[in-house]
Amino acid sequence: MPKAKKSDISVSVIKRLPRYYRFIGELVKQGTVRISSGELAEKMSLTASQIRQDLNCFGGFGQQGYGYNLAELRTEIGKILGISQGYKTIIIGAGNLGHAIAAHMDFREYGCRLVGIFDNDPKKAGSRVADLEVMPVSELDSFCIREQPKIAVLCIPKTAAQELADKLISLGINAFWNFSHYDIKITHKDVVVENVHLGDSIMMLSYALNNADESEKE
Amino acid sequence: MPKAKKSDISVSVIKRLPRYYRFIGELVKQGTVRISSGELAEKMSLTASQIRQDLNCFGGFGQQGYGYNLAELRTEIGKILGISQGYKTIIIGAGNLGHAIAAHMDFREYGCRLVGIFDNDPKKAGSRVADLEVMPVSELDSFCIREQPKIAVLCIPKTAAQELADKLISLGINAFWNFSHYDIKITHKDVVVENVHLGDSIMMLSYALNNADESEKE
DNA sequence: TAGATTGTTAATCGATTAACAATC
DNA sequence: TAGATTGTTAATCGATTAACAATC
Repeated sequence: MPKAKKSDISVSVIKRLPRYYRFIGELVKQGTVRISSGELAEKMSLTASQIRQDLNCFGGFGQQGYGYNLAELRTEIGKILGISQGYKTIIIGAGNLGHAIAAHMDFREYGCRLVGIFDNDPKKAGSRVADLEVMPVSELDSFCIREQPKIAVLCIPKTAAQELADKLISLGINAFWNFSHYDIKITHKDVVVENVHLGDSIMMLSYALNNADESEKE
Repeated sequence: MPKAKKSDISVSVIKRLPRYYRFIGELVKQGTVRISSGELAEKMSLTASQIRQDLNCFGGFGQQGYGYNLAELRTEIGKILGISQGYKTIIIGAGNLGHAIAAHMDFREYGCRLVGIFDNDPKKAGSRVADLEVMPVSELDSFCIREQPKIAVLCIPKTAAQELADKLISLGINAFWNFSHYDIKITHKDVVVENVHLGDSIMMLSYALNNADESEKE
C-alpha cells in the first residue's frame, strides 16, 4: 500500500532507490537480519532521517524499537523498482560498447531481459553475443512487432540517435538507455530516457584534479 | 579570474559543466557565434536565470546587451574543466568493459590521456587495445612509479575493487573512475572517485515502466 | 540614445535535517 | 514496563527562479 501516488515522489528520492537496493542486498547476502536507520545511514554515508523519510514515501517498512527487517525491505524495494518484471530489452549497435554492455550487464538483476541485438553492418549479423545472435537492422521492425520489447539500449553514433529513437517509439519502445553522446528529445509522454554520458562522468575527475592543482598554487 | 574559490562552488553547478561544454561545443561546430542565456536555456531545457548564475560562479563571460560569445565560452569552460591537461590515465581490467571503454572513449576529448591497460590474466597480456599493449598487473607498480598516472579506471570485479584502490593510491593515483559495482571508500583527502553504477541507471527505466503500469491500473 | 541582456540581489521553492510523539 | 527506534511534523538549509539595476 503506497503512501502517495508514485508520481508525487521526487526524483531525488527515486534516484537513491537502486543504491538502497544494492546495499541492502549486500547485507542480506552477508546474513544480517535487521538494521536500524542509524546503522544503515552509517554504512551508506547518509543520515538516519533521510533514510526514514525516503522509505516512508513508499510505506511503513520498519517497526518502532526494532528497525527494519532487511530481507523484507529488499523485497519491498525490489517491488517498487520492478526488479522481477524482466522488461524485454534490445540493444541497437553491436560495436565495442554494445557488445560490452550485452556481455557485462546482468540485465535480469536490474529488472530487464535482453532479447535482441541489432547492428547496421550486415557483416556483424550472425555473430553471437551474450547467447544472442546479432541481427541486421533490416529485421528490427518485424522483431519489434513480434516480440514487443519495451526498452532499447542505444549504442550508436550520435548522428543516428534521434531518428532511430523516433522510429523505435513508433515500434512500441517505451524506454531508452541512451549511450549515444547525444541528449535525445522525447516529446511523447510515457516514454522515458536515461541519457548516459560517460564523457561527463570522467570530465568530473579532470575538473577535480584541475581544481586541486589550482588550490595548491594559490 | 575566478569569482570564488572553486571549493565554494556547489556540486550541482559543477555537475552541469560538462553538459554546458557539450552543448556549446555543438553550437560552435555549427558556426553559431553568439547566444543569449535565454536561447541557450531553450536549447538545454534550463532557465536563463540558472545559466547566468552557473556561469557567474566562474567569471563574467557575457556582455550586457549582447549575450555570450560561444567560442570564448567554450574555451573558458574547457579551462575550468581542465580539458587540455591530458591527465595520464590507466585502465585496470581488460575484460569486455575495460576493452570497450579503452576503444570507445576519446579520452583526449575529456581532459585525459590513456597511457596503459592492465589485466590480471597473464594470457591477455600482449593483446592490443586502443593502440596500447595490455600489460600484466605484475608490471603495475613499476609502470606507475615510472609514468606517474593520475587517474585509474577500475573495470574489475567488486571483490577486488577496494584493495586495488588502496594500492593504487599508494602508487600515486589521485582519481578513480570506478565501474566495479562497488562504492569504494576513500579516506584519503585529495583523492576523488566517480562511482559509475550502470545498474542503477537501467533500474531507473525499470522503475519508470513499472510505475507507469501502476498508474494505468489505478 | 534606446534596446537588449547581463550580473546580481532578493524571493521562492524543494530537499535535507532535526526533533519528538507514537509505538513496538 | 522501559528502551529503542520508527513515522512524521517542524525547522533549516541550499538550490532554483524571479526581478531589476547596471551596462554594453
